[in-house]
Amino acid sequence: MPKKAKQDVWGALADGTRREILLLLRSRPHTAGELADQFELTAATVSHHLAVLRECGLVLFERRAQTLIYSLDTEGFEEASAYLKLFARGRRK
Amino acid sequence: MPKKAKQDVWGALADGTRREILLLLRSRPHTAGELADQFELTAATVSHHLAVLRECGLVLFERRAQTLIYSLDTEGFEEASAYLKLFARGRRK
DNA sequence: ACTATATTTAGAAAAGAATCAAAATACGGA
DNA sequence: TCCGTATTTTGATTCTTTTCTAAATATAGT
Repeated sequence: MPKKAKQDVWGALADGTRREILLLLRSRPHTAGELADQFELTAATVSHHLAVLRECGLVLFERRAQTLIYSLDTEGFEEASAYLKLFARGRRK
Repeated sequence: MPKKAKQDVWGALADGTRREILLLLRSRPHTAGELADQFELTAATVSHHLAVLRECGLVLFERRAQTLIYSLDTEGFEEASAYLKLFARGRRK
């Protein structure tokens, strides 16, 4: 099995819940449970969103005992940022 | 009917064909037909993509005889740009 | 009015994504 | 090893998006 590619960065950013998760991670890392608590969604659903964010390099995670700690992976944003810069008014370079 | 809002800027940018259309428009305005010719899609499908881009303020259009001329509307990019800037490394402001 | 060209709209099929409940996995502690 | 907590995976359901063909609209020229 060639490993399903599925959603890219743009697909990941297309969902509002995922964009909110990223905003939350901007202040500090959060556990999966903390993130799930912020939304009116099941933990399973939030976990799915986190998987999408992981797969396209927008978040990193690390296990600490039973909990998984998620944090931003700023590299993943590069592609989208570079694209949008092409359309910025008064852009330099 | 309250007028279907449907796709927002993020949803619009999630599609690769639409992102390519925007890149094409960056060099100069194009007619719908010119744009359709650049893809292996029917004119109807490209027209639909253009409608999505219009609805969220990413492109403008103007009629010239039988043809519709599409061009970039840079304002529509602001929301997405502002969001992504929050995650830029070494961001200023 | 009729025809040709350019484009959009409508309707439907197919693929993709979001969500949930339930089952499965991972870890640490008694 | 068995239990409890944290989280993910699986499978099903539903909603949304992409795409097509066919029909409709707009415009200009004859």
